[in-house]
Amino acid sequence: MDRRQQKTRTAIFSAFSALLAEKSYNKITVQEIIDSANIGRTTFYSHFETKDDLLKALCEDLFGHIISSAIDCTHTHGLYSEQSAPESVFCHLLQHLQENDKNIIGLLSSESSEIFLRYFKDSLNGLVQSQFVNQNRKNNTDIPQDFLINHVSGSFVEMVLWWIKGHMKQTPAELDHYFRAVIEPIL
Amino acid sequence: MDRRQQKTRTAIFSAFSALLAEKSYNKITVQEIIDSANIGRTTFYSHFETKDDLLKALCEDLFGHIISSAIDCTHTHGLYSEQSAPESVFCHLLQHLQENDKNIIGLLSSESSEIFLRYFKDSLNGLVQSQFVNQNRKNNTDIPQDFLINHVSGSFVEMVLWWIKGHMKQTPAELDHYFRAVIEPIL
DNA sequence: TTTGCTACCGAACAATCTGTTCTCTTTTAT
DNA sequence: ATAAAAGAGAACAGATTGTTCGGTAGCAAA
Repeated sequence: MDRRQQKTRTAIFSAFSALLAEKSYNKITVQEIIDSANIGRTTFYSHFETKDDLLKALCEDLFGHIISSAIDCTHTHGLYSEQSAPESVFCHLLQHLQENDKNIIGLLSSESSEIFLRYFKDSLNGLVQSQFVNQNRKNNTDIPQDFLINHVSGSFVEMVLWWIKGHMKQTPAELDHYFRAVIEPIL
Repeated sequence: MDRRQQKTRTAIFSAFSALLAEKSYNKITVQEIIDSANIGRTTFYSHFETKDDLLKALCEDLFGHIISSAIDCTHTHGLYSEQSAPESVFCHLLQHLQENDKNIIGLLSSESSEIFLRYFKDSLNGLVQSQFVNQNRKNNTDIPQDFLINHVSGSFVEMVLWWIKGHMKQTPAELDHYFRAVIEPIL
């Protein structure tokens, strides 16, 4: 691909991320992104049809990496099915977040964090679901699997939000411990 | 208070709700709300400073009722502390939602549902926290209470989202059963 | 190196939305 | 009945959006 395209795309993503860190998504204008990225107006619209389109592309870029990295992780270790595994997908995810690749923490702690968390949860849901199949569950046979999957990914995402809003004072390992404490009893 | 004010305020809320049911919050313009509510431009701006302001007022109106009704409920029954209580605050909340007062279901299943869910969770957090004090917990003394509170209200809200997205096929009592199954083991 | 293709720039545009100000009319409460 | 309050409606400047156009510059392949 043309280097110019990559350069422009990166500039747009960076500018957009930086703007999201300081103000709400709704209040960011395309004009601001253009100015901040230092590109021409037409250039922006040749890359993205709309601001929503840009958001979607950014999310796919962000969570694509994280989730695919987590999927690799599930190949070696299971979800939490292999009980008391020292490493888990969730711990892996938390560490990945902590590394703050592409300033994902900045986005998740921004005013518009819900948007990203929703994307995150949707991605996570697929991951959890794929791991849930053929799993030897405990005695919760009267609880729909569908519900449990949603509960696990939902709880995880809410925990991440809580973590970030509290300025990430806990280590990934500590969080993983907390999460096990509330999730393992029901799996 | 002047009847005209009430009438106008209601008209705005209704129009806004109806618009939210069909399109995303971001894409709704003040002009549309004005046209839909069939009021004058100045009238809108004499009631609300901005669209965000309107949203906030709507949420306070919505969740104010629900939460205060739930607080009454906690006076007679506890949260889940009194184990195997036939009625619980959560069940009460679910029933209240199901009644679809003020079309709250329409809003929670709209494209912008996250916004409302976030408001809902924040309200709920206070409620759960007030109930958590002086509660005899089980063996989770190494898990921060802060985390547990967030886990409970977060899980509840995620469950509601799951419920609504699945077209509310379960009864409040069933959902309450599911929720107990994933929450009671850790309290 | 040359050539053709592609991306980018910048100006200008019509259309829309916003928030405010003004005057005038209608309704309410007392 | 009257004064106060609320609404209607027009008009406004300013900003944002998405598009079009002609011109410039960089890239890659021959």
